[in-house]
Amino acid sequence: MTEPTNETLLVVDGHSLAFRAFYALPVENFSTAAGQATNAVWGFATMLSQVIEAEKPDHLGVAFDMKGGTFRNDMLPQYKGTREAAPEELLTQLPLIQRMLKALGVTYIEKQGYEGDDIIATLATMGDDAGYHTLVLSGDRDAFQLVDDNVTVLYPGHHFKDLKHMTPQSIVDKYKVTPAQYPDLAALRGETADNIPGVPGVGDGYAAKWINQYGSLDAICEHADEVTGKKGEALRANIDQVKLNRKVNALVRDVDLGVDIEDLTFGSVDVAQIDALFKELEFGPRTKTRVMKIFNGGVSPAGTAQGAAAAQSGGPAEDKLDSGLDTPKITVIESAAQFEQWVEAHRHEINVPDDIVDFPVSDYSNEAERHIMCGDAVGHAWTVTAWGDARPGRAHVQACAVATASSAAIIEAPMASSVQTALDRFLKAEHFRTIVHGYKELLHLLSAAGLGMALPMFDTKLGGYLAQPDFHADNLNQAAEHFLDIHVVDAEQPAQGVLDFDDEHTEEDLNERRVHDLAVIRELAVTLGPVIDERRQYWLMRAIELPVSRVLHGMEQSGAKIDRSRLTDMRDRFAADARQAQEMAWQYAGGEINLQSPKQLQKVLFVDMGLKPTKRTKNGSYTTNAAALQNLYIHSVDNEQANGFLGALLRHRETNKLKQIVQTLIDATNKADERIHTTFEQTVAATGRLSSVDPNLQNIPNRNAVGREIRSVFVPGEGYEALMSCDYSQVELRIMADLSGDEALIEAFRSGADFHKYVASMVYGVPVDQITGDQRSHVKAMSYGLAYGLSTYGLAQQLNIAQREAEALKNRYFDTFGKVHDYLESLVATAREKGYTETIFGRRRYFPALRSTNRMARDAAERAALNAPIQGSAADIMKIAMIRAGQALDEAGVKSRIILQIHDELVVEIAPGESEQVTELIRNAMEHAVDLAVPLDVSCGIGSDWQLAAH
DNA sequence: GCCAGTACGTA
DNA sequence: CGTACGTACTGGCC
Repeated sequence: MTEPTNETLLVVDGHSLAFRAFYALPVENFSTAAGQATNAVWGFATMLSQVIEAEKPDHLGVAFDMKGGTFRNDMLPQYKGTREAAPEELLTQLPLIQRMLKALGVTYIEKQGYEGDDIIATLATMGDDAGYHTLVLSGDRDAFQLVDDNVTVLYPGHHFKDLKHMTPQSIVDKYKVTPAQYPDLAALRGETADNIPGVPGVGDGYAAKWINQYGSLDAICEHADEVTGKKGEALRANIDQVKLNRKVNALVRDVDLGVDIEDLTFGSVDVAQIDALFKELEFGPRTKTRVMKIFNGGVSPAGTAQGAAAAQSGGPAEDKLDSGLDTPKITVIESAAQFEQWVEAHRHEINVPDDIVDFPVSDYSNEAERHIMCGDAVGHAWTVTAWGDARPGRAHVQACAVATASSAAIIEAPMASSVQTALDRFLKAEHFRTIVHGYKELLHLLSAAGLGMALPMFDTKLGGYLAQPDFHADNLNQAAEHFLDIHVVDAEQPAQGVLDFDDEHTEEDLNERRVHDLAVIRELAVTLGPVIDERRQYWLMRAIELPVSRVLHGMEQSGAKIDRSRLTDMRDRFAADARQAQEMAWQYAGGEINLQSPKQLQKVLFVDMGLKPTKRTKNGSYTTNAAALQNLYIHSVDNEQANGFLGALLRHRETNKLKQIVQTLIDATNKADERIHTTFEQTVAATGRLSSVDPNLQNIPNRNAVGREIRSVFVPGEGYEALMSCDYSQVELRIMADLSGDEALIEAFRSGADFHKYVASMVYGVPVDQITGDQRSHVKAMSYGLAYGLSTYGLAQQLNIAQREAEALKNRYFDTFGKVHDYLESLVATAREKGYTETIFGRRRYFPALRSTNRMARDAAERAALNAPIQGSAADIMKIAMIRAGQALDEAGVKSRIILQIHDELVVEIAPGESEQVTELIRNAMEHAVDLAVPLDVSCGIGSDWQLAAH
């Protein structure tokens, strides 16, 4: 074994990849005019490109099987019978793939009498011996026997892109045997894909059990008589087959290939050959561009991405995780005493001033409190984090960690109860001296270990969001790349959870990645802390975002109870309606077109039926959206076929959408508790709003009766008697009244009259009791449009009036509420000047596009800049209300709990006998969240489901 | 298998 | 040609 080279060799199972590509892509969409299938070729190029981009290998070789049997067929005639039966359409593409590889400058290898697997085994062994880190891309599990500390098998999952990195540890975790024992296991189990029978009734589990009991397949065979039961009989009956299997699945590692690993370079494409081939295959320019980027010097043996990063940081070259950060030293905690000793030994590194630790949040209207700073303290705090699956309702934790800059205590789950107690005590005492990344996710993970944690001092996820609300990082690595400009060359982290390592790494790898995470969090805090301070935003984090995280954690953990039978009934009903509408539409259309395909609809409507299209989509085609269909429907009364079709289509659109919404809710309902646990995203919406995903419970239908019915499946759970819904009326308009100081608008709110009627009466100069329905709705639309930067065109469109009329309305409106007009103008002007907008509580959003020379982009930025402080202030207010409400419920010691937030509405699950008390608590929390020049109006309703709780 | 486009639900 | 979101589906890719 020579010195490690720090270089990566990628060995590809050509047949496996070609098969995968062929079956992943529909062949009928990938053929040349002459009828040559190209799906496998195109897919091969695409998938190989993906892997190269992700793994950035320095060397590359592709192995293929050769026609004509191998020594295996002589032993086992039916061997790989299934593979030989590959469709003609795939077989004809193999030479094309090889031609492509040659043109791309990639070496491929085949050898008479051997399989691709043997070539792979040989290359991996050569790579291993030469000190390379070798990656084997193969969908064939026989390759698992090659895995060792320097050989990793990339095994495609359901989606090709999420390749499992099979390491010795992950093989053991999955199969309970070592890579070297894997062929024994496979021999016992058999391999359906290769047409190899195993012992009937014996799968991975039994095979592993025997191997671990006897040590090896040979030993099992020797002791076959001792194996009891039906499985033992089966084993004895098939023992020759198993022995044969084992001979066949052993890969040959010393085939004479006549190549050196050093020669397996790539990076120079034969452009003329590629042009010729791609022309022949009718591949487009996009394919060529992408392939050229990857295969033409995109990755060269010298100066790879990680090499450059390591050189820059001066760190150890062989460390792929290295990003120039000093990682803390690892201490794996085994006992409570050890943890406590560790804490005491490192306490001197912690220095957080008392004014931060003891900072009270007494009153959200007290501006004097908002000057709190986190200063240098962020660099002298404990880092607390955890790894695992943080999805609400199904969270589980793999490990927790507490760290200083120099040292990390890692506590693996499950933890002993004494360790748990020690950690709990630590968190209770030190939470205000900690920094975290994603407090809400951390709470889910800690909860899974029976732990809790009061507010930390600083959250780098929230900090990044406050600093740049338009940037969204899916995980810690992305945040690090963005804010720290460090590049971590490693498998990407999943979005869900703080970090969810799957079973693909050794324990050492795992802990190295963990301390790297800890270093990243610390570095993020040190970078973001001063930014937050400079903008005076620490109060926002400390008094709003962090407490909201805690409330949201509770809401997600609780979830919303679902009446499943009502839901499935509804699904069946909508499905039947949609089906009926579809049948009818098909009859009018004269064919079974896909009603969910805009493209097919365009053809039927605008070509076959010759209807006059209205609007275009941004792509230039004619829109088939509901508004357009409605229009066509009205104007097609004299065309019975079109009218009938459009009517049916509109009905199908509506019912099918509802069916889909209901089905999504069914799928999202937790089996265990019959509840839906959504995730509220706190760092996604650029204005400061929350969003809801997986599923989105903030867009459950509410506008018409049929859709609103869906709300009735949200019911109180066991131990609760009702749901309450409380919402703010016209918050955004009230904020505009306050911030603009417009006396007329303020008076409109203070009067307590029907707001829109009152405003209409002022705008039109007629008494309130003479306002017509039209006047009221026009003024209402105008009022709401204000905060969106509505154009007169848009207003006219929405109200179905002439643009002149809309213009007149707007002028009258602004004549009446002059200061509102001035205020809205000032918002844009200030944003242009400062580069950002600000909410009441100092939440910022930057608008570089205000200086764009592109008019469209600039106009859009102006509208967004107009809206951001208004929508954002409303979001701030609701967040404060939620914190106050959560606190009030806690302090009252009631069982009722907040379960949903829909921007201006809270849904509360009410415990028996608490309805009056809780209504008042929530109403008070919402009404007095802030003190504005106008009152905040909250209306509440209670009912036995969400729909009935409406008011 | 992956991505962009279209459509549509909410505040 | 009104802001802010999340999700489902189709069809191009060739």
